[in-house]
This record gives sequence, C-alpha cells and structure tokens, in this order.
Amino acid sequence: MAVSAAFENESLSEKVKRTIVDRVVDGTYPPGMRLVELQLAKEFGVSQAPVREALRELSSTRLVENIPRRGTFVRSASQDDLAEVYFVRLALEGTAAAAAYPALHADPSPLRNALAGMREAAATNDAHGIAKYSTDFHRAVVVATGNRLMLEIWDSLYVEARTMATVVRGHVDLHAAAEAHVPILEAFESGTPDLCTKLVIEHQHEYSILPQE
Amino acid sequence: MAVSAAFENESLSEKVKRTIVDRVVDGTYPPGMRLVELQLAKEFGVSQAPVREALRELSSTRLVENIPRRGTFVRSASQDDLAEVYFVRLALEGTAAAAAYPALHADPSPLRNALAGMREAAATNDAHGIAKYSTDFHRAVVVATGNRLMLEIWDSLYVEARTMATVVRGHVDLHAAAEAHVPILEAFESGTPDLCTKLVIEHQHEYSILPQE
DNA sequence: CCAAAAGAAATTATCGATAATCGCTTGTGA
DNA sequence: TCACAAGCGATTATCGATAATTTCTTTTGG
Repeated sequence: MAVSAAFENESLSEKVKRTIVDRVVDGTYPPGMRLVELQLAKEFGVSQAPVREALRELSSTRLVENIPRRGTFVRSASQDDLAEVYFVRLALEGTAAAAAYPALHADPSPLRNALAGMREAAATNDAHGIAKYSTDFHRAVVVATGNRLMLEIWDSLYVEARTMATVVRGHVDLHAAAEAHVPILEAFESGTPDLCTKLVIEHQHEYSILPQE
Repeated sequence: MAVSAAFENESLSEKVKRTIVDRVVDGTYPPGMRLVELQLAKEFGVSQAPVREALRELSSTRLVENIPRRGTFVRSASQDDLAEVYFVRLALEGTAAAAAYPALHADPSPLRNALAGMREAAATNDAHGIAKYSTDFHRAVVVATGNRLMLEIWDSLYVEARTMATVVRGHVDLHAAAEAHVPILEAFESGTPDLCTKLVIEHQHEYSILPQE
C-alpha cells in the first residue's frame, strides 16, 4: 500500500491527507503541480472519495488551492505566502503570550521540555527534531491560553511542516535556533506578560526575515 | 427543491452549504443538533456526497463540529465559545490595525462607507444592516493589510452571522454601536498606527463583554 | 435488578459508475 | 491566416449502493 499505515485507527482520508502533506512538504509534489483526484486515488489504492476529501481539507489550510471544476494545485510556498503565515503567527502568538503568562509562569515545564528537546536535536544535528520541538515551544504558548479556537487556527498553519522545510532547505544554525528561545522562556519565568509579548513578536520577526537566502 | 437556487452557477455542495449556514444562523438547526448526512441529503433532494462535502467545509470554519465516525453537530454558541472568537478577533484585528494604517490612512473610504451604512441602519432600526456594515468595517481593516491568509481566517470566524445573532437577541443600542466606530475611523485618518491598534483592541473588549445579559 | 454481551438499527466512510464540465485540438469558412 | 465552433479526451461533481462502525435495544446470567 502506498499510503502510510502508521496510525491504524485513522480513516483513509486522513492517511491520504498525511501522505499528501508529507509529499508537498518534501517537494515530491512541487509548487504549482496539479493533483488529480483519480490519479492520486489509483496511486494510493483507494477510491476518489477519500482523496477528494483530503484535498478539500488541505485546501482549507491553504497547503493546496482548489479551483472549482478545474482542479487542485499545490500552493507555491513563495516568500509572500510565507510572510503571510508569519504575520498571522505574530498576531496569534503575540496576543497569546500575555494571556498565557499566568499559566506558563506557574508551570513553565512545557517550554523547558521543548527547549531541552531543541538543544538535544541541535547537538545531534537533527533538523527534524529542531522543527518538532520549536513547534512544541510555540504551540505551548497558544495551548496555555486555553483558547481552543485559537489553537485550532494555529494548528491549521502547519507550523511544523513549514519550519521543517525552512530548516532543511535554509541552512539554519540549529544551536542558534534553539538558544533564540531562551529569552522567551526567561520572560515567562521571571518577566512580565508584556515582555513575553514583546519577545515573542521579535522572535517572529527574526524568523520571518531570515529564511530568504 | 429545498435548497436555494439563487446562484445558478454554483455547485450543489455550495448551495447545500449556504442553506445549512442560513439554518444554523437563524436557529432552524439549533446548537448541539446532530446533522445526519443522508437525512439532509433527502431533505435537499441530493445525494450524500455534496452534503458531506458541505458539512466538512463548515466544520473547518467551526460552524459545526465533526467527530470522525460519529457525526457532525451544530456548534454551541456558548459564552465561552463567543469569548474565544472575540479573543481571536482581538489578536487578528489588533495586529492588523497597525499594518493597515498606511493603506487606510491614504484612503479611509472603506471605513467611512461602512460607518455611513451603520448610521443609516441605526436610523431605520435595521439590525441586519448594523451587523452587515459593522462587519464591513472590521473586515476592511483586515483587507487593508493585504494579507489574504489572515482575511480567510477572519472570514472563517463568521463575524457577520455572530454579530447578527448578538444584535438581534441582545437588545443592543444601534446608534451607540455605530458611533463606537468613530474613534477608530478618526485614528486611521489623523492618528497613529499604535493608536489604531489600541482602539481596535478596546473596541473588541467592549463587545466581548457586552453581549451577556 | 443489574452488568455484560449479543443482536439490531442507524449512520458514517468508502466504493465504482455516470453525468457534467473544462480545455484543447481540429476543422471550417471568410 | 485567423476567428470561431464542433468534437474529443480528461477531470471534477454527483449518484446510488455497500462496507465498516457506532449506538441503541434486547437478552442472558448472576
């Protein structure tokens, strides 16, 4: 079978979705490529329905673009598109930071664990790991607000996938990427809500500019 | 035929979608109600596929909730849920305001038109109109950032639908609601980006608290 | 009388087939 | 030669039917 079978309890359309996400992220399906429903269905050994469903869902997250009656295409990860994502992250995470302060000040372990993960990944030169734990770190801030809607929206930005693409392609200094999170952690531990917001926003700005060569 | 036929060129699933949105907003499908695919299909005279597709899409916009293999349900518009929406709006619109400043300072007509619409609606005691133009006003701020992703996310919050529900049910003073937007307009015309952000956030706060009786 | 299990009913997920539509190619007439 | 229309191949949108799963009901054993 072509689609991953990792999560046994998953629906077909979810498996298909994960597979397509992977292939878009790793470049197997390059930007602009047309994704034909029946073609993918054949490739994955399923019928059109789950593929169509997966594509529609990915379209709502902007990983692909669906034009009615015409088809769906892999979105270009152009600089402009990435900039839009970073701006939205800035809005969400910046606002989330102050709201998350009480919870994370009381228990900063989610941030600490993520930082520890990043450091270990940096030590072993593990780009995947950096992407994962960096995502964990930022996600923890949103989680700590207790706002499920914001978390859902944040998740729909596919931060991990995009971070991975950036890290893998962009020759990012892994150690520096890990340590860049330290001031934010410290602000939650011993700073103020406003400082947290400020640092999160600055952090976002750095990365929204860095990734271009 | 049960589904509206207004836009002739629309796909079935879009017609179905619009119909469901209408019925959720006007309370025909009350919060918590289970929406059974084949049942709706029969009601609308279509097959399961377009209904399923419509429901999935509405699920991605959070108007309904889809639980895999279990069904989809109309989301409750509880106070908590509304608070989450307002917090996300605060994050998006607050951040958008400063970024929108140059464009709206140069040409504040979208805001002016929306305000004019609100005033007219208030004069004729038109709750629908207030909801529509108030939505236009806030949306214009997001539009002016030029960030399509943020606009899509903002749109997915169904601000107009929720505003309408609030206005219709909540005995809101229409004149006051209209005039509350004046300081924001003035800030874009003759203030600073930071002031815009500040006022937009305050405006959001007011309304995130007002609607409870 | 109650808890667990077996069976039945309802509903979602998926399938394979067909209808509708789109974009391209080819042919036609000026 | 070129604008345009008819025809064709490819693909999306929709259908009706079936498989898989969940939920509800009933039965069984203690």
